Amino acid sequence: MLEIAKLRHASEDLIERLEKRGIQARRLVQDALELDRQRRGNQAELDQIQARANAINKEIGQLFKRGQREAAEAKKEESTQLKTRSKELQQTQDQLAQALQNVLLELPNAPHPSVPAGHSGEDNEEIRREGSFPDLGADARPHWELAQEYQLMDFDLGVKLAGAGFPVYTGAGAQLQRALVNFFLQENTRAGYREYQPPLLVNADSAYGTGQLPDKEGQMYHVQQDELYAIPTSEVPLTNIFRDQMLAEADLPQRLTAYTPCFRREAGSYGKEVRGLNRLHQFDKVELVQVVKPDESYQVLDQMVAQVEALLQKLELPYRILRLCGGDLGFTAALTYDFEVWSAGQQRWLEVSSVSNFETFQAQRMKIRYKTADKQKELVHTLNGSALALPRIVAALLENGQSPEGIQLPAALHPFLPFKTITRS
RNA sequence: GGAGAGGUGGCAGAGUGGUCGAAUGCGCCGGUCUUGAAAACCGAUGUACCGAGAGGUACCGGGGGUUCGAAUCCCUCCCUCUCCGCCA
Repeated sequence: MLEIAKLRHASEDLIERLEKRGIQARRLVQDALELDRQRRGNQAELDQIQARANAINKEIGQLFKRGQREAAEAKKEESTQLKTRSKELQQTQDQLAQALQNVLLELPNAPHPSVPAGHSGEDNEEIRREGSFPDLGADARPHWELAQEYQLMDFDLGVKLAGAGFPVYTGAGAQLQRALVNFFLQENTRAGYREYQPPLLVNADSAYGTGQLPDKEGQMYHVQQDELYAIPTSEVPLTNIFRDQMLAEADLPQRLTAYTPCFRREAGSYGKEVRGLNRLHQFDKVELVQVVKPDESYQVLDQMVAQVEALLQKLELPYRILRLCGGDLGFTAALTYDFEVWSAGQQRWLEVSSVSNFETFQAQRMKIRYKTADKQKELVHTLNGSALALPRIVAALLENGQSPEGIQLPAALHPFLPFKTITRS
């Protein structure tokens, strides 16, 4: 959520940045400013009425104390009238505040100046591309065929137990998953991130805090009986750890990493795009979250990009980094880099990580602030990124590593596995 | 799931319906003293909004009610703790 105080001052600049998303930013911002103006006017009137009422009530109290009953009774009339008026004003105030809140909730984060304008993935800017495509010839196979041949996962069994999108990993497939989780966590903790194991179900406040609610309600599994939501990413519990907190400057930066399963309903998805591991209802992910001082956040974003990049290099996967255009940028992000790996069996790029700076957008919703050296209270900046999401990494490892002798795994994973190559048992 | 207790400022903990935004202690901040520190003493110290400022308003878990007036009385919801039951 953007701050109304910032809208008042820097509205032209903000409107320009917001328009990169292709939305009617000018109208929304003007609506917000108009509602804010009304709200403040109404508040001033309400405050005056209440000040008057408070004074009268105090007088009545004094009069009763001195035993001047009639004089006190006489004052009650005006107090009652003031109360009626203040109730009306209060109602108006609530309506105005709610209306303003609704407009503010509709406003996405203002894109960073470097974000290219654009409507779709076509307009994303490729920052760089590293690694070489494996030359597997025409008979390279997709991971779902390899998974079956090597008995690494069972999609039909998942359907039996839960439904489509809930694969069962078996044997070397399960071991590979566990190895990847350990590898990622080891790399991340070595880089200075503290490991967490957060709840996998969160309350509505947490879902609002990171922006899953109210607009993306349908994306989450909702346990209605207990009013809890299954996390779509550990970003939700990890960032909400700091909700309603006043941090000391010395507490920053906060660097967290966590492995969790992630749950997404993905309603309406179907077809080749979701074949195999490409899109699941439940998947594993290791996440990075940072809470930092505002003037450091873009430097930190670069560090996080470098961290994710290092993981992909150690896994020896060809990848590219994209800067998302305004149209592709998530609602809450100011700048996002997507990482995609080349999957040789499917001959396509697969998104495996998304690293974003949210600036104060989440902090404003969650009231995460810190005290500066000169004792000012400032909103922090929050960032997060996947490091990494497992399924598509597994897909790429299987497809790119396939050979007549089995599936060759990168050296970085060898310490975490009892084998270096996946073979037909 | 059953029974009970409780939610007040950074923490602990008072609070008779009016002078309570709230005692007291601790902590934090500033100062005196000291070579330095501790101790002691003095002073300041909640949050948000409006206002150029003086100042004003709201907030004692959330919501509603009674009253001229509610931290205090009533209703309701939420949460935490203790005991019992069940259980990895």
